[in-house]
Amino acid sequence: MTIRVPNGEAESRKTAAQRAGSGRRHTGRRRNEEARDAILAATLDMLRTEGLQNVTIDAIAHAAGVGRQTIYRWWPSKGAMLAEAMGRRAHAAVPPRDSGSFDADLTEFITASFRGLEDPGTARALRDLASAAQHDEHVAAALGEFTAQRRSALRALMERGRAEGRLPASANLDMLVDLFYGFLWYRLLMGHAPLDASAARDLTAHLIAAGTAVPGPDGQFQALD
Amino acid sequence: MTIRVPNGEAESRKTAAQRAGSGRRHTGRRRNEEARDAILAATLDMLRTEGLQNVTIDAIAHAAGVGRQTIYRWWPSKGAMLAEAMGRRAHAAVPPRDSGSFDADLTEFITASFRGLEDPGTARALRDLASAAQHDEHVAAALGEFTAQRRSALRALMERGRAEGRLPASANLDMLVDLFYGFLWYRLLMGHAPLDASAARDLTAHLIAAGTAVPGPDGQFQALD
DNA sequence: TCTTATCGAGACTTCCAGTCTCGTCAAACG
DNA sequence: CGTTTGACGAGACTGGAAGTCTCGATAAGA
Repeated sequence: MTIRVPNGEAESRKTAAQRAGSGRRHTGRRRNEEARDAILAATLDMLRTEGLQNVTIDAIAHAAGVGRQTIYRWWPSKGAMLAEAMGRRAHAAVPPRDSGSFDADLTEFITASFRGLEDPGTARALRDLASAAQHDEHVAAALGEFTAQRRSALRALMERGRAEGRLPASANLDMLVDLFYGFLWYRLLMGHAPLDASAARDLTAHLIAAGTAVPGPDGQFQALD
Repeated sequence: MTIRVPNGEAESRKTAAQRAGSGRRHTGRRRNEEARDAILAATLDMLRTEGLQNVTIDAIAHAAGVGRQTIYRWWPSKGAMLAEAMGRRAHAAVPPRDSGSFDADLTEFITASFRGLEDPGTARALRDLASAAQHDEHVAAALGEFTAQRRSALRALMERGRAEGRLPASANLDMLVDLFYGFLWYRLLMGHAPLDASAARDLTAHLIAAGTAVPGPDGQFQALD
């Protein structure tokens, strides 16, 4: 947020570097990609074991064996760095398997989603990131992409189920997807009820039943007769 | 977190006050309840207009015309004060009306819940509090009580619906309640889809349909045949 | 009147994000 | 090979916010 006017020395150095655009492209020591990886790895590790409260820039730099300034050479803020760490983790998520059986794949998707949250470190990391997303635009963007991916994966699975006739043709898949992830995040964030295998089974049954809601003649869903 | 050993002077004053338990009960100037109210009111007001990021203890004290120390005379921390402010606000929520018609009351409950979130200030305050609850035990407790109240109100409404035969006797009301509030909070926190009148109508229809999920012979819900 | 506790005000401490500087080191260029 | 350039780790520094401490003033009981 702070506007800073660079001093004369830095200014002249910068313009010299910019002017070199057509000449030599890059001189001097190169940025160390390994340091970047170490920073992200340390961040992910601490996020699971310490909780965001204790994951300070100083602690990350120390754990990664890196100077604080190096972190700010790669990312403009702590939030941006957290966002990239989360994005890297999200890539590790396996897409739902297409076994040919919608029933088996849906059950697998839901139970796997719940099982992943049984690890307290994972659960805490997700809660912390959702919390941070409420006041950091970078984290919000990353979390938005992360959750959109998940919704899209579940939606694709449900589209198959609809094609197979396991869900009615009129089923509102976006609604079902939000019902699923809403339930999951609500229990994760509020912690008033478990996200265990029993809840996964019950939720699956309720989602299938919810899929039978039918839209009225105006295309809108009719709540009540 | 810091453990502090009180100095001799403060210690002797404190023991003198404690010793007075049987003797004179209270001397000296009384704590000003109006200051307390002003603090809570200023907090609630700023929470809706500024966002938690800008709601600093200093800003609250200034807005309430109060010294910072006065805030810490009433609450041990900012989180505890936020929790009480939220609790006061929660009390203002009207319980669902019993019009005799389950259909009308459920529709009213759901549309009113969504309508309340159309005010950006309210939505931001709730998002901020959910965020703060993830790393502050006082806020977490208050939010837990707040959400439990809401779940309990909706559950009572649904119990009436079950008694009236509008929901099957086997309906798992806790699941339906979590599906509703999960959907609401998920869209509130992620912001990927609106919480408008159309969503309210669709959600109502899907909840009623989800209520038809039936448990298997073992009492557990069977996801799939 | 005298004692006691709260009041607003503000200096102060601690913690953390982010910036700046410094001496060092690696890569490119001449 | 030597010079230039820019990234490196380290650490001092700034700024903002939570929370503490102190002070003179004030209100209420004794």
